[in-house]
Amino acid sequence: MESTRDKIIQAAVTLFVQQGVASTTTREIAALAKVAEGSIYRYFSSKEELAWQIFRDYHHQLAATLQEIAEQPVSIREQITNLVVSFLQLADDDWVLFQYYLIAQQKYMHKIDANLLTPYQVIIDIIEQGIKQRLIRSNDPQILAAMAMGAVNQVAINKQFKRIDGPLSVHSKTVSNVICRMLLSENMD
Amino acid sequence: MESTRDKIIQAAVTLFVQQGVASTTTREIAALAKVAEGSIYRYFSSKEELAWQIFRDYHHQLAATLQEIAEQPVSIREQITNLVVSFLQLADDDWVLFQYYLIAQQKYMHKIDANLLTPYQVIIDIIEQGIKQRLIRSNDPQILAAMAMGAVNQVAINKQFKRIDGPLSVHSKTVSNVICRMLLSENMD
Amino acid sequence: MESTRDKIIQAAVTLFVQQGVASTTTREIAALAKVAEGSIYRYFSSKEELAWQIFRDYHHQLAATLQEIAEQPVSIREQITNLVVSFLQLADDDWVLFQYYLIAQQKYMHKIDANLLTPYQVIIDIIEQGIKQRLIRSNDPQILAAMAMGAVNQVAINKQFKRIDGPLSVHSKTVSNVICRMLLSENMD
Amino acid sequence: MESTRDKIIQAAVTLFVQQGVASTTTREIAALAKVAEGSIYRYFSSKEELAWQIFRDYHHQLAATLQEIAEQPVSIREQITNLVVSFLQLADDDWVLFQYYLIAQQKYMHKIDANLLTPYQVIIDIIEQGIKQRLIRSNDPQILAAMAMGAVNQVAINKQFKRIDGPLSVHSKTVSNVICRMLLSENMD
DNA sequence: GATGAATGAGAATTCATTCAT
DNA sequence: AATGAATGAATTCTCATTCAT
Repeated sequence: MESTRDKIIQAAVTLFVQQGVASTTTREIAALAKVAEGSIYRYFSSKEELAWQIFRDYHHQLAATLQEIAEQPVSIREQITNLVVSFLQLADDDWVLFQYYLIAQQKYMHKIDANLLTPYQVIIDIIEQGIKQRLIRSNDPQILAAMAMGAVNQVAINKQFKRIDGPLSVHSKTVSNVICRMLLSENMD
Repeated sequence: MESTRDKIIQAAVTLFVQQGVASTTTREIAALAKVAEGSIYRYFSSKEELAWQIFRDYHHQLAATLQEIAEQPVSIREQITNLVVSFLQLADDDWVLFQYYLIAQQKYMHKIDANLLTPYQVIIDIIEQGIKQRLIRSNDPQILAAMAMGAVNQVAINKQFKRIDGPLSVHSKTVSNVICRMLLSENMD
Repeated sequence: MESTRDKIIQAAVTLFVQQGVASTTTREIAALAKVAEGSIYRYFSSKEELAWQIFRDYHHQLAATLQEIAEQPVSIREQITNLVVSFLQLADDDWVLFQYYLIAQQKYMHKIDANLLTPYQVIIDIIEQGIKQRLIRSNDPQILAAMAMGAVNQVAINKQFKRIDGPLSVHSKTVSNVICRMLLSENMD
Repeated sequence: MESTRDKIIQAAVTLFVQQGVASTTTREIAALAKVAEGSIYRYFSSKEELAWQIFRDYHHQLAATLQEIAEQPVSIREQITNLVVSFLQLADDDWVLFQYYLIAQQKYMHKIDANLLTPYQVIIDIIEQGIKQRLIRSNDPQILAAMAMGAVNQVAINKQFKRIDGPLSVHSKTVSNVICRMLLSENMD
């Protein structure tokens, strides 16, 4: 049996993805979660706090998972491949939550402590390493990281737009190959 | 002297980008535009309609511009380069409006008549042409298009996130090179 | 060619009857009258004043007509008959304006100078005369007048309700007979 | 202790009678009812719906009461007398609500299901019965019903106009006598 | 005289939040 | 812990009125 808190989070994230945070009412959340409106306030001090906590918690989980993968002592190509595979797998694992993460980034990313790990920072690190080791062409790492991250993100976004369907992980191979081609100097595909 | 309608649009877009449509009040729009709140309703039947019309009009303008560029009878590499250059230039030309376009897509793209031209369709067409002519590796065109589009978009998004500053067009060369490397079979860079 | 003022009155009264004064907008009046919204204010200081003037003018016209009829030196039965006939004829003559009069009475009647003539006063006078001359049974003249007036008014109201159709004056004979029976001691029908 | 819903209805009716529905604000209703403005919307979806429900509920109550009286197996004269007495009594019982009913009829009567019972239908039925039994002179029943109903209504309206004061039921005898004289062939008074 | 864009006060309605039960 | 009625500030939108042209 799901806890009241979990029912609220589940309902909230579903509605936030469909309508945005601002347009989702606490009444709707309570109705979908099948709890009383007042119960939301036993677990979260405000709707805004609820939206933020869901983002923050998922962000930390995501960042930790990706960091762990990035730390494996493997070739840069394998690092990139592993990251792409994991990222798409995480999207598939909780598609609603992942969508919320994509949408909520713009609003909440700046509240994430800059000293903490972010998926973006993981990528930057790899790229800077790669450039130092001359495995990645010498380009602005910010631009390369943006493009790599954007290329993967947009695959997920296009699933939102229903231009792609089914699980994202079936495209892992294609996506990681393209990312490698984008970044790595030598093409071995 | 700017028309009342234009002042409203200008103010609205600015605030929509900063706060989102739902969290922007008509009072704020009117204040920034220096018009009466009621004047908004002489030109737009609702705040929602205002948000939609701004999106729709810019979308059509964008799609038309990109289509025109895509129709030039040049090599695929030049086509891609021209599109990237123009896209980043359009972002620089009206950065606020462009940001709004990025944000509002998720909400409004599905209201755009699917038979009409979209930037995304322009890219799909080029990629499908490229695959047929064996200039682009045979991969799912939907995935390639998503990745190419996402890679460029994210450069703009990272400017929003202040991870990049200055005009985007200074990065045209880098970005178009990376996109070509993503898509084209033979690398001539 | 109708004057602007008349076009406004005509449009206003039509809408007032359909929707009530409060729910009719100056924009609607202007649109129906095919004049500019601002033009209303050249002739009337406010919407409220417009509504009041239409009522007041028609009231005076009505009162004067009925008073004239009541002054004819004829039998009381003829007086009553003549009043009923004229009243229903006036309703037919300008049905829209007459409906407005029925509706607006509750709101504006108290603003009519009590010293001036009202249709109601005309009836009271006749009834009091009739009682003095023992032609009308000795009952509270206020009650009798109310009932007589209400009986005639309601015929008009039931036309509004579409329970009766066609011109009201075709029912003059029936109505005046019933009124006479209500009021007069001796029945000669 | 009165329920919130009842306080709202009570306040609303009072103000609707004084000012009309359109000119009464939700703020005024809330203030008079001593509840928050928002509470109105827990019980009624809009001000309009509130106005309509009050009318509809009282209408059904009125119709049911009068129907019950009309069904008593007594002489037509007694039927009429009983109806008049009850009607005036109902007006006295809740004078504010009754006034609202008189005023709101024009707006809402057409929304009442025509198949359901109305006070007017009760009267029509009696008159048609009376004509068949030759107790009522053969005249258009619609006209007779209108006149009878109007004669009684107007007594109430004249109380509104302050031309009559005190409870209406003190005039029951006079009014029912006059109504009988209007309708019945043989006069036995 | 006529126009209609602009105004801004005020209306209806919504909704996050509180709190007595 | 859970409920849901009540709150009232804030929001969107309306509309009578003004005024420059």
